[in-house]
Amino acid sequence: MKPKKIPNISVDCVVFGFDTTTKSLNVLLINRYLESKDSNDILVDDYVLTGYHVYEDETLDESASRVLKEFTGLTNQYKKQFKAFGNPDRLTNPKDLVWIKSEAFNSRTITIAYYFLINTEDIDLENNTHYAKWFPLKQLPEIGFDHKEIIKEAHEDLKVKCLSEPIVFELLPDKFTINDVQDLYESILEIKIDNRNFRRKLINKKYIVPLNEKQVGVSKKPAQLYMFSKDVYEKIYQKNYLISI
Amino acid sequence: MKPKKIPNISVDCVVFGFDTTTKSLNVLLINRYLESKDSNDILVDDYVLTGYHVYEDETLDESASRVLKEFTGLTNQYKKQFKAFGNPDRLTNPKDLVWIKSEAFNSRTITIAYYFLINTEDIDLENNTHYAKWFPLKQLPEIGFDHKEIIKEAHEDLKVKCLSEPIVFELLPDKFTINDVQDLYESILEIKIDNRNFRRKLINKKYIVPLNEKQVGVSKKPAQLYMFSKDVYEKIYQKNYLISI
DNA sequence: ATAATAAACGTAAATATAACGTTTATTAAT
DNA sequence: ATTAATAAACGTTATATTTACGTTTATTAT
Repeated sequence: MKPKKIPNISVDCVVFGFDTTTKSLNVLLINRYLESKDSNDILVDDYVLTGYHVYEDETLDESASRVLKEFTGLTNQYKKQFKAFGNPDRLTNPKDLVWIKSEAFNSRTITIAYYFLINTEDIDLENNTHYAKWFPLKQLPEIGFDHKEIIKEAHEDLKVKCLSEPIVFELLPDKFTINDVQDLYESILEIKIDNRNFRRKLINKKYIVPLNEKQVGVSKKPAQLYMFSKDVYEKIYQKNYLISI
Repeated sequence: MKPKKIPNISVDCVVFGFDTTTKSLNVLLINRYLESKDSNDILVDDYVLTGYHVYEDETLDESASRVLKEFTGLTNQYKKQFKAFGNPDRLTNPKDLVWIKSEAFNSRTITIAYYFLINTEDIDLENNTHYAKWFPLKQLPEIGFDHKEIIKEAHEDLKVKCLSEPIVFELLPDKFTINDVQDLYESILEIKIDNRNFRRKLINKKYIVPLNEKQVGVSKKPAQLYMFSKDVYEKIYQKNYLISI
């Protein structure tokens, strides 16, 4: 038996990924496409976040995880519920109304927005039935609903959050270079960081563990590879507030 | 005409106040009381957050502000939407079911939780029709629904937020002493702070403005009064991230 | 006057940050 | 083989911030 949807409550997922080659912070979006019945008109052709209705018998967190799994196949990824969006006018522009009519859902929908941090290497978008694609946060396509606003607020929350917890490593492969981490911080925070100071600061963290391995196949001096130790981090930071009033 | 409720969506407000005399961080709660029809049994007698259904034609923010006004008379207070709560089992304990039946609302309700920071002196609970009362966060009474969890998460969010923005002044009178601010930080963060270091740090902030006034009616050396200048703060901190990766 | 008390001021070491310069290991071109 | 180019990695110093304390001052109650 199919689970029953709550008609006016959904979750939307801002799935962040990082491309270490292009140094680009990306968002996973799906194509929203609708033709008129006679196929002469494209009524809607834009991109939206992954999302779906919440089912009667699942928690909001479960709902978000279900959506992520449906669109990427991934489970147990870092997720954060960051805001609920539910203004009366959030789905009332003409394209959205056409779409809503085609999908038969209530126009006053509250959506609980989550963001996920995933390692881009973990997913394969080639065999993807949802036309999901990565887009650089800096060059988004035309976005439907109020999802541009949702992406923006997810980004703002991530900016703050990544300064107080080492969550950036969720966006990197298991083995990474110091410069990968710097590139990632620069992409998220939209700032330039001094490489020499950043490097020293990061290497001094107990939870940044050097491996007996260097980059291979690069055409310059190969960089040292490191891993993030969640174990060490959690041992150090049990209930340790870092206060700077 | 009465506005129409969305049946399964509500807002709940964690209203924080600070008592400078007892140095206690307080939460505003209302009594939930229900007798059996023959009045021989008290079915429910506990405390819950201020909250209500969201109306069809208002934003979530407006809904929260409306609830605050209804219960306290206050408008334009600092508010933050911090989390949505909507587990399927959140309103399924016996007392909650009795209450829900009496109020005829859906048991699978999603609530968008806000917290408000208010200056306790601004409200008068004597002429209050809702039996609203202040309770120290450290000595809460029996709490209904899942509101204990909501209060706990509001407090956690406040702990983090008050370290990055000068929101504590929303909880204080316009004129306050340095020690008031310290007491407040200590209450929120549940830590002890060195008075000499705290004092110097705070006084050095440009937005902490000394007044030509001292405490009156105290039985010790009267303390210097200060005010918080939002103007000065905003001029200094336009888009200035304080980065500490 | 004096004791008691909270407010207010002071100092010095340790740590962290910011702003730079220099050396090293590698590949690609000569 | 030598050399140029390049990114990785290491180093130095001045300044600012944090931490951990000790001391003085203004007031009220006795």
